Amino acid sequence: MARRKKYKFPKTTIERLSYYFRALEDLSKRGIDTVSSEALGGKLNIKSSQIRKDLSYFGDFGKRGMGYDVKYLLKELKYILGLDREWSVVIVGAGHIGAAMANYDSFEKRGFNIAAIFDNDEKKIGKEINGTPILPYDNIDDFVKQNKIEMAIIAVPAAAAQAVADKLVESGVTAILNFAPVAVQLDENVRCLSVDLTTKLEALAYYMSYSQDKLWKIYS
Amino acid sequence: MARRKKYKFPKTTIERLSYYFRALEDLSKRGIDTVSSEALGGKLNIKSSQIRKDLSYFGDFGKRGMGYDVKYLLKELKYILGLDREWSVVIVGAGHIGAAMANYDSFEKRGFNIAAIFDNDEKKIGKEINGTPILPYDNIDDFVKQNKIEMAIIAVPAAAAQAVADKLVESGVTAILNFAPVAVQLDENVRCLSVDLTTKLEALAYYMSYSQDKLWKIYS
DNA sequence: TCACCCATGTGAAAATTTTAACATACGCCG
DNA sequence: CGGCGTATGTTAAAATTTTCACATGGGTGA
Repeated sequence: MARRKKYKFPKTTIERLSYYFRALEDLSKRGIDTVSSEALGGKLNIKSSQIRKDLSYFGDFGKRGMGYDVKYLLKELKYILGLDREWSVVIVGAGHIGAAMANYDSFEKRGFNIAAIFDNDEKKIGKEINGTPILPYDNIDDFVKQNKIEMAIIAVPAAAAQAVADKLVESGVTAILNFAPVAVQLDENVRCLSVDLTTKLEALAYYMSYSQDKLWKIYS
Repeated sequence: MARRKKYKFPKTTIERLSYYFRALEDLSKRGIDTVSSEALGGKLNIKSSQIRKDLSYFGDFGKRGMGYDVKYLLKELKYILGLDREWSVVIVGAGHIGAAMANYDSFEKRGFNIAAIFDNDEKKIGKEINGTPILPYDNIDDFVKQNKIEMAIIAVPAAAAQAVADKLVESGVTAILNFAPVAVQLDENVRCLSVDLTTKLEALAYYMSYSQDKLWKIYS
């Protein structure tokens, strides 16, 4: 019953599913068995109708009059999001961001296994971060192939990002999380999402200066 | 002439303005004086019509038949985004992410001044990261008030994030960049953007497992 | 000066996404 | 066992955002 549904839905839904998942984990941890879309929405600042709609794209997971069974919905979301398996990931770039990612424990908890970190700094190669070895950048191709790595995190300077991405894709990686502040051009069967740190701060700067003296606010 | 326009525009426009800004900086650095929406779009994987529309919300910046003057558009975008001034920022949490942010040089380059880092770990207090001192968390209120800090970066565990946010807002901070994997509830005159690291990886996991055996893909 | 080329700015259409509203179904209680 | 309260799943409307198509105007060269 549960699953099987229309398969066209907003891109933003995926992101929200991830939020739901996390909130449900929290509820589960606190021993809460059942939650309504209203309650979940309150926790996440998301309208209850939005939650119901998002879930409805994938199946009927709730019970009318009752709400959603937390554990059951968790299980379903885990499957939907593809978190019911382990993913092998490499990090390219052992700088501050790469190191932070290697130390980010939530990744392991979710099944994202950081297999290795690559860098071309002689001083870093051979060391490890949070138990993960730093290997020479030149070995990346072999390593990715041998270990069937599918996902990669790019944490190198903007100027190097495109070359790194190309190399990764050539080696077989099909999903990339990019921290370099540049738009990487890739084949369309490779998934790439970017985390843009300055952009977010700049958006905040916009919002903060917005209410003050911007002309286009005045002349509508 | 340039500025003064309708003031309602998509939220996503702000983010793109930020991308335009960065791409233009790059062009400028390479000595390119003029760029068309078509060329800029090619660099960023954004449709030219989208770029023209985005810019048109704020003014007429281009010359028909010619394109946009890179330096001029940079200057205008700088103003629009609120980057024509310095912003004082504090970081809360001197863990790996907080440290990475303190070391992220692009912030300074854009006028985001990291004034201090706060933590309650005795072993970290008194040290500094990338020249920025780590101060006791308890001093945060005074510091924010005395230094008229407006922006903050939260890089603490999820469980602590809400309390930290409340304290920051109480002290006078009105914009927050949140790295904690939790939805922070705030007064609506405080701007808060979240950078969600696991969510992005999870979205990738979804896309990767998507093409395989998901039921709702089959039964449309 | 005029004709032609080119790329902007824009108004209208299309596509996407969110919100609202409600009929439907579940469980409980009497 | 039937009525009632409740929260889902869904349909339709509203809102937002993107894309298209083209008239408009600046520059160049003859």
